[in-house]
Amino acid sequence: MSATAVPAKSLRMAQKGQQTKAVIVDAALNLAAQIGLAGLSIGAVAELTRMSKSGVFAHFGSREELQISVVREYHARFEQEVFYAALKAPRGLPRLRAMFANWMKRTSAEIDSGCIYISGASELDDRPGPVRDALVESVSMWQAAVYRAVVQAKAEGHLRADADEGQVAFEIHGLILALHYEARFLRVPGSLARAQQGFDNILARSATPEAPAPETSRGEGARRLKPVR
Amino acid sequence: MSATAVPAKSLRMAQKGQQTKAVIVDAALNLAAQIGLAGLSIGAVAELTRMSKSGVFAHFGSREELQISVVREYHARFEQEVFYAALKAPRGLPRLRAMFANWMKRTSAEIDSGCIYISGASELDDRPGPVRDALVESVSMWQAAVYRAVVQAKAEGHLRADADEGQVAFEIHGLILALHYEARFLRVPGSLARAQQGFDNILARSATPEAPAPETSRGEGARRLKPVR
DNA sequence: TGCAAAATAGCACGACCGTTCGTTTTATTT
DNA sequence: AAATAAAACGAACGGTCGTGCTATTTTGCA
Repeated sequence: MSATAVPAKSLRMAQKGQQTKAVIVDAALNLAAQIGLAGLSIGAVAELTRMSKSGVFAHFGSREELQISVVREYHARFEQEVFYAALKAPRGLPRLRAMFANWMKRTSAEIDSGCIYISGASELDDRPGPVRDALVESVSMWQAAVYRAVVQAKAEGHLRADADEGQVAFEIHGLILALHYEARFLRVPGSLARAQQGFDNILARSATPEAPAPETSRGEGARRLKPVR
Repeated sequence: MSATAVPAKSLRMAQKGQQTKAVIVDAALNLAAQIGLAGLSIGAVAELTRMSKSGVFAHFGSREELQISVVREYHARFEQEVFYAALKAPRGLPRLRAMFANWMKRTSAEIDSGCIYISGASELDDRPGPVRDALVESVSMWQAAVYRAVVQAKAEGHLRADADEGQVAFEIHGLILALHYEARFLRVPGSLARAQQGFDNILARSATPEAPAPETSRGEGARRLKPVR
């Protein structure tokens, strides 16, 4: 190889490549959301993007790297749609509510694509490697964010002083998982309402009387907090 | 070996074929629990049982049929270990507690094999077919059993009259899913206690004062019901 | 416009997949 | 012991997989 010669002038290099790479990752993400991370094949992605297998392959160097790219892309979108979007709500309980609502919306059945955090977990729980590591890292970051939101809600006085932040986060996670399972796999209607009610049930035991009421879109003031046992 | 001594001559059916078929299904189940139902390959099962691929294949006629056999076998074991074992507890809250405890134990990380009901769900949620149908049927039967147990607990006066059985069942399912996710994938310690606490939290809001206290193995009488918020 | 480098295609490889088929070994019955 | 049925094997086929290699095209810049 002659002098690698890159340095030179152009910082500018390689737009076209990055661009089609993004297209590939997008297609791969859609596919992985449907058939799972483990089942992601370069050939299928190539067909989807109307490229040759080797053309797709060249961008990543390995199937594993493609999978990792998909995980990262999913992470970025999830962060945007669920986390950052919730930061607009005031810290404390309102923000926690917003995070849960966004999370539900993303997880819900109406979105055609499945959740890679969930499907990937059961595919990779016994398969160590870089893909699993990337997924664990992303999921852990999100879980930490939820945990922090609960801590903040407590610090703001919206949750009782004896509230167990880890327990609340755990149960919230369970609600999302049940929603995903029942809505997406079993196709049970009403799962979204079940998850929302579960969230309200957690608050019914952990929120303080001073906690701000949920926002009502059709604003006839604060909706009554009536727990369904 | 000699004189396999099966009772008398007849009772016709079921020679050694059925027996090795059971061995195959057992191996296939172990494998599927680790790598997933979708990834189950006849070749791998053959290697595990030290048989030829075609020998394994002949017992099922198709890969799909092997997968279905695995689902059925898992169903049978689950029913035995979780459901029937809980029937020994008196109906009502004690039985519901037993079901949850058995379910947790089976789901828990200490068992090397993963849960096919959970991993299969995310693998098959977008893939219609007989395997999915078999899995949906098994899971639905179990969910119905949980639901009935909740209904009975209410009928026995152990749960409040305004308890929503479907909601309770939904939240219980969520706890198990969260346990599986965090213990098996994230390897977070203490998940089992989180799930148990979640169950107690549900009871703290839905159980009646007359409800029987949980059995304590180290019997210093009824353990205090102190909810962790 | 020309030209190097980046991007993509084409092809071949070995491995594994589910499945078929003919043969051979093992069980069971007469 | 011979006859017969059941079970297991081994090789092969067509297919897809990931991955190297080598051309060819496309792109960005002088």
